[in-house]
Amino acid sequence: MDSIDLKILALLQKDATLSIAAIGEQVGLSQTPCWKRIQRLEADGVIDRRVAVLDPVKLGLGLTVFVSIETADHSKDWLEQFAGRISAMPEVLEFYRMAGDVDYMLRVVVADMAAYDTFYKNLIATLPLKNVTSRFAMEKVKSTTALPLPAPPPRGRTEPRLAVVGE
Amino acid sequence: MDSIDLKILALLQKDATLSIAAIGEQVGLSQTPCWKRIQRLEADGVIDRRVAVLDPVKLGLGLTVFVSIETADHSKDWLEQFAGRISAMPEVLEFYRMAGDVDYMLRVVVADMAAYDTFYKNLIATLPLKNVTSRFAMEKVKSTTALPLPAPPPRGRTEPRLAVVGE
DNA sequence: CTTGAAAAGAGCGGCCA
DNA sequence: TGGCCGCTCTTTTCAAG
Repeated sequence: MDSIDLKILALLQKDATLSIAAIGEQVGLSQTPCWKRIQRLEADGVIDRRVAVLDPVKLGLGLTVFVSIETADHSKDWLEQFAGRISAMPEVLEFYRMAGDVDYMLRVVVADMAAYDTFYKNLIATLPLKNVTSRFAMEKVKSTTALPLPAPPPRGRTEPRLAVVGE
Repeated sequence: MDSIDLKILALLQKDATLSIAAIGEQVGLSQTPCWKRIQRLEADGVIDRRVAVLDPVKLGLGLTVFVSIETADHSKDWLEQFAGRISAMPEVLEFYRMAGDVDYMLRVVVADMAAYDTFYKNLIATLPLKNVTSRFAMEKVKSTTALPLPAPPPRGRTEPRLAVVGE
């Protein structure tokens, strides 16, 4: 996992339609080694998958809601039930177990308030919850899938770089 | 935007490496019309882009933080400044203006607590903020980019379907 | 890692129904 | 619209330096 791999990843997480030739050119490699690196990154699971990102508004999914949940029961069984059922809901795009006062945090995408109401009723009917707080997004300012990869050195004297993973 | 388009979108938002032939087969179309539909969906911006989704943990980015912000100043100028500077931070993957008590909500991805501390200091140094609350994720239960598209009718008598966008 | 090249496959476009 | 049939480009693999 050197700086060339990071460059490749930075390119692919912005635009996965780039041809191997185009990527190779930008990272200073010919097709063959560039292709081998990408294969390795996929095999290692660093590249998890390639997806099409759709426009929610154009699909009538204009409402994003952040939901904070406090659970009543904290037994292992209960939590597994909970995790399974919430994960199964397609409106839930992200679902994290949290530290601190909030136990779980969801990011939910639905068409409108009416659809959220349906979702919400479904949510609280699934299992008893101590507290559920919904926060509604008015405007999406930024939304990206691109992770903050260490920037390539700004082309100058080679400075010592931080290790990235387990290199 | 009919149910075939929705099927195509459902497939592509799960796996953008599918060949047109494979997609066509699954939606019951041959390559050409299938390809034309995809072209139209891209031209219309329904398909926004295709990206590689990377594994944050494998890249040493193991900490996700939800940040709630209350702003002090609410003038238009100030908010534009704010939006611009926050958006520019690569650690900020999502950034929404909210309704209610919280003004803004961020989802931030960093390597660890030390990196978050650096980010946080940077955040509060950027502009004066009334209140900033950080909530730390302990476990990622679910994370997807796939939007909840209306499911295709479960193969039976053709029932009346709801309109999706402006069809 | 590079060049070169060839086979397989996918994207793309024309033309017909 | 959708379907058939090519043309072109990319991906993928291989050999040799």
